[in-house]
Amino acid sequence: MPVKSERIPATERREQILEAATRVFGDLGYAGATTDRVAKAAGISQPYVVRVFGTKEQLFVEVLQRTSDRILAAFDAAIANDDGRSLQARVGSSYVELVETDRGILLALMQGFILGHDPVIGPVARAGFMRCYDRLRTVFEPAEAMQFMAQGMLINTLISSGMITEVQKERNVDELLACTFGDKLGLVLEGLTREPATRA
Amino acid sequence: MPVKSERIPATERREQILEAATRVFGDLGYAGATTDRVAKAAGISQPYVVRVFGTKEQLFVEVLQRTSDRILAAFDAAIANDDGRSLQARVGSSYVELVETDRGILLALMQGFILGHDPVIGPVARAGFMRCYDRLRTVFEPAEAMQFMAQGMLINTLISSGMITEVQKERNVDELLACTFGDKLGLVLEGLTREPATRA
DNA sequence: GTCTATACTAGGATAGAC
DNA sequence: GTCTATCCTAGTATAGAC
Repeated sequence: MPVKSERIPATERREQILEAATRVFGDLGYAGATTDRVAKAAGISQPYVVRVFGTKEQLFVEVLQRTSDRILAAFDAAIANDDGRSLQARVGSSYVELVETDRGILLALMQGFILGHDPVIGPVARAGFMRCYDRLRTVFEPAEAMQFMAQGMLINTLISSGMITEVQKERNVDELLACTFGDKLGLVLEGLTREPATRA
Repeated sequence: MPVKSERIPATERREQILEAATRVFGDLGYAGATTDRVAKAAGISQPYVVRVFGTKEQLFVEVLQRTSDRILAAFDAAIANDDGRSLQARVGSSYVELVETDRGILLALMQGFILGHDPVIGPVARAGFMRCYDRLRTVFEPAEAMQFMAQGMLINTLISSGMITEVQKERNVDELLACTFGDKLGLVLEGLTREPATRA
């Protein structure tokens, strides 16, 4: 693999790096992630990552923005696509499916929230969060939208803490999972058990 | 302040350090926090922190354990102390009051969850989470307990992301806060607006 | 557009004095 | 029980070649 990477256009390369970075930041957190790990995940050299985004901080900011764009897009699609099911069910599923497809997306956003005190990252994270809430509010009542966000935060926590993947089948874990994910549990379990993700 | 610290018994010093560390880890995250910052917050030298706990990792593990002990204690008190209110109301309030008193407690635990992949920290964080859930399950039905945890995670996110303190009074922020905290909002706002916490 | 080499800094941990 | 001095590694960022 230390073969010289293919020469590809800047825009495409940016996207590649952002994708890799989303996973790495999601797993390791902002401070815990290194530009070198991102580089490895993207299959390029560490200095090149820095070259493209200027700083690690800027890279994270762009990851965060891309992240909320993705979530909004999923919500929009779910709202627009009126199959038989209730709006609640559609939007709920869209979130769980997003988790299943690309958990880095959600974990990275989560990492952003928890860094709220940071003068640069904080505002970006809050903006992302509120964009999601605002979108939900176009179709739900305040209480519903709040419940929805709460459930989402629980889901993120269950996933990031490894409550799902690290099968330490103790006490009530299964019950809590079943209760949280409902009929989508099978999907989530299947999706999350495979990818080994960025290893510490 | 760089005066030689008073000579105090080990047990007491440990507790002092744990308290300081809880705040620092809560604000900066595991990787972002430094033993030097913890030392400063505790008013002692950096090497001494390491001396007492062996490693930064071990310090964090102990912070995590102390953290869930505290939450459980608050729950237990709320459950036992039957004033007129419903169990829901009592336990709910106990959580919000805990946030108000010492938000580091909750933020540190949150930081632990998000590090779930770590072979050492992960298991400790999950155990803490499940201890809380199990306790709630002694008095609530699965669905109620789950809702409760979800709400708790949302609260943690709102606080850690600075949605409350960083008054960027945009759009629906106030609405979401009102909806999440209900009649406890005043309490939370008052409590969280003062302490400047660990500054980046 | 991408790499290798490297400068520089921060931070965890150790040694050893008091 | 607590400090100062210091070692050493890891990690961001820069310089400059290809």
